[in-house]
Amino acid sequence: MAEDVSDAPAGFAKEQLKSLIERIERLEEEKKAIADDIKDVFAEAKANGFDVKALRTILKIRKEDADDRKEHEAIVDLYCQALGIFA
Amino acid sequence: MAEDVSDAPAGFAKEQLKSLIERIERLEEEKKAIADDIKDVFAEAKANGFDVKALRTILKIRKEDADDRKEHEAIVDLYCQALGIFA
Amino acid sequence: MAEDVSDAPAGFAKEQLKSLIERIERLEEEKKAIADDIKDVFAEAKANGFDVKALRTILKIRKEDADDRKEHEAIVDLYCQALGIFA
Amino acid sequence: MAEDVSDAPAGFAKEQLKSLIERIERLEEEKKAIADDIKDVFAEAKANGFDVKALRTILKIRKEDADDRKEHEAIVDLYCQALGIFA
DNA sequence: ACGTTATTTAAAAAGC
DNA sequence: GCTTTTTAAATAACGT
Repeated sequence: MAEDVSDAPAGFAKEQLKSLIERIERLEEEKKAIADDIKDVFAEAKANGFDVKALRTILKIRKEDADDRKEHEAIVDLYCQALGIFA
Repeated sequence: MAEDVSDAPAGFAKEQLKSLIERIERLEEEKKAIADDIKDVFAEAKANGFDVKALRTILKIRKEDADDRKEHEAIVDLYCQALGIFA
Repeated sequence: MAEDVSDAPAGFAKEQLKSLIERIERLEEEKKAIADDIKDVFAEAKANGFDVKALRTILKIRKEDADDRKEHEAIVDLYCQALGIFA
Repeated sequence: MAEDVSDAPAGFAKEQLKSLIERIERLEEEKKAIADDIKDVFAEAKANGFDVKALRTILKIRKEDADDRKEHEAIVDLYCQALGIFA
């Protein structure tokens, strides 16, 4: 669609492009603001004597645990498939 | 503070840790949601025939321009401060 | 060193550059050859009726388990640090 | 084959699975070792004053040239085949 | 401030 | 072909 402007109102694709770019830029600003908030929380934690590296590790582990839970549910099934066993 | 639990109510640091972890996890969820939104916009752009790689290039150029503008403004401010001029 | 050729035999840096490039290209060829071997094994597995996706999952889990083992050894310590407890 | 264990010695598919997994894990170790070697060469280049990013650009260009060459040769071969010419 | 390491993002590749 | 995964590159954080 975007490359075929011959049968479109003049500037249509251009407007659409502008809109897409601005939406993405807006979202990226929001994302950056949240990233900054996260940094602030880490800074606060550090100011209160917490070991930031340890906090990061805890967060990482909790994330992995959450991610793995779904995955591990599928493993037994997959092993069975892999072995040609009908569980 | 966190390492000195001797004069704090039992579990104080623990509660604070819990709070920090949860705040960060919440913010990271929000960040991820926005990242997903951005992906959606790129997908929409692609579906409308736009070249995603070209879009990224445009965004990058605009970002650099914006960064340059901020840098320029920062330098001007600095000079104004140095000169005692209130711009 | 590379940018200062004034006190070096003519073409020294050039030779060194050539050597570096060729070493990397050689290694990348070897890497590609091994990647191809891996693909062959998957193809063989598939030909023998194994579910390739399941195999990949098993490999992934085994890798994660191996990686996590060291990490999990450090977690208790880190939790303790994060909580200001001396384990 | 793997899914039909009815006429195979017990544990046959399992042994085959084990073998496949181990072969792949071995190959992936080798691949990783080579990737590490490549990193070492880049580190050495950097230590000798070379611009790593520029090196990567050179490698990319040479790779594209090589790919183009192969593609060209493939087309020539194809034409030769089509024309019954033995090149 | 530097250099190293970790994270995040973009490009490339592989499979369906 | 297109979509998901893998790999590479850029960026950013952290300690020194």
